[in-house]
Amino acid sequence: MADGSLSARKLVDAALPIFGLRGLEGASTREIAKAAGKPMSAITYHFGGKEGLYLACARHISETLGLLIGAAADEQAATDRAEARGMIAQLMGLLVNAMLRNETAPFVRFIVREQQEPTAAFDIIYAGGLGRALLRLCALLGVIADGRIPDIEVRVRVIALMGQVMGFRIGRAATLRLTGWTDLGDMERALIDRVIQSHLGAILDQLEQEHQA
Amino acid sequence: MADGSLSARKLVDAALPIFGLRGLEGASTREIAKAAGKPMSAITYHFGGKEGLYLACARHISETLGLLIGAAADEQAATDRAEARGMIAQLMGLLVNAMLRNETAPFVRFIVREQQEPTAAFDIIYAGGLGRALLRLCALLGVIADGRIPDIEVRVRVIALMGQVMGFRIGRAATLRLTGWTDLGDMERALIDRVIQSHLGAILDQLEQEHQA
DNA sequence: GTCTATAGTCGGATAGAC
DNA sequence: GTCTATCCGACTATAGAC
Repeated sequence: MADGSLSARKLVDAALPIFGLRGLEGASTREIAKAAGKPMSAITYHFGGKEGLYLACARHISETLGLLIGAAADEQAATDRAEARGMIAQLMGLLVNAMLRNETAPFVRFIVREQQEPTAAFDIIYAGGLGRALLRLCALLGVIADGRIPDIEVRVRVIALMGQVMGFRIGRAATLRLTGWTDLGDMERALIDRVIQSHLGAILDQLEQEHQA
Repeated sequence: MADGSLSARKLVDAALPIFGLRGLEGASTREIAKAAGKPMSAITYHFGGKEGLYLACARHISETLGLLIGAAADEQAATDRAEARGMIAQLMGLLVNAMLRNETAPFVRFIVREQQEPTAAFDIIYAGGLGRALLRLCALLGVIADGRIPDIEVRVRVIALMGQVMGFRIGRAATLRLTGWTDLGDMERALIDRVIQSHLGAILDQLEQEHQA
């Protein structure tokens, strides 16, 4: 955020979920200010305007995501396929638990919305944790594929793997309707994690078998 | 839509992508009317107001989706696993080609946005093609699992499979950045389809092997 | 049926008190 | 630094001409 004051902090916390739901244009500074318990003019003072607050939210997401997955993403490169497998499984489990909790729903919504019409905010988020996590997955999957499939296909496979996770958050309403659940709680997330890990295992098995053939 | 007139049709066509990007509240009737080449009051006349137009868009999506995947979703139940596999592969291929074309991007955006804060529009869309396609996939996967895994897990697996496809549309900006592509054209979609089918094959193989064990 | 004109509300930004 | 008061533009809806 523009400065470290408590007011600025409160405004970002209040603005993020509202921007996530309504977007930059759809969100109103009045609503945000009211949710933060601050006067509207505080937005102008701290961030120069609505757009400045929006970018501050993107920086906040970027930093939080960086902390969350940064540690796992910055580990040493895998030296063999077994090690790579373990690291991918760990990273995917981390993503399931990070992305599917209710607390991070505003983050995901903000990011998803940004992707439809990317602005400078997307660069900020991608440069933070998001891009690093994707590249890390690509590197690990590359070790398992071991040159057997082209690099571009490795990247496409990584996006498909990520999509499996994000589908539960993005398609939340359809998920609840199809499963009969009322929320994505610990129990539900545990089942999702098992399924994702199972799918991951199947996909990696196939990749390795092709490798040996 | 409220009536079949050309004006009403033009308004729905113009409104759908705008609603998809900005949402019901964020979209302005002025912008929609201008895009349709109609005066703003035409919205009131044909649909009673902005909300009526929004619901008309949902009905249009529901009908179009119903036509697109209805035929494949309404086929006879599979009698054995091999037949079920073929049907799942066909349905997934259909979804990739239907959901990842640029022409259907506004539909997907509208649906994704609806899921964040579902309104009556989501019921309309789900009752159309979306819910039927999901249930069809569940039924087919159920034939392959053959009671080996609980029904709820079958449903979770179906959502994960769908997520793989939708990830490319929802995470479009990240997809383009990671792959270096500039658009999701025929070539790109073909690679995505290959990857999705490969993943699908790996997952189904595993399910069948577990079945035999 | 289709349009123009207008009423009433709410938006973001800002000036200035404290 | 934080707030109140206010400006002006954009919004939805509607009345009424044709």
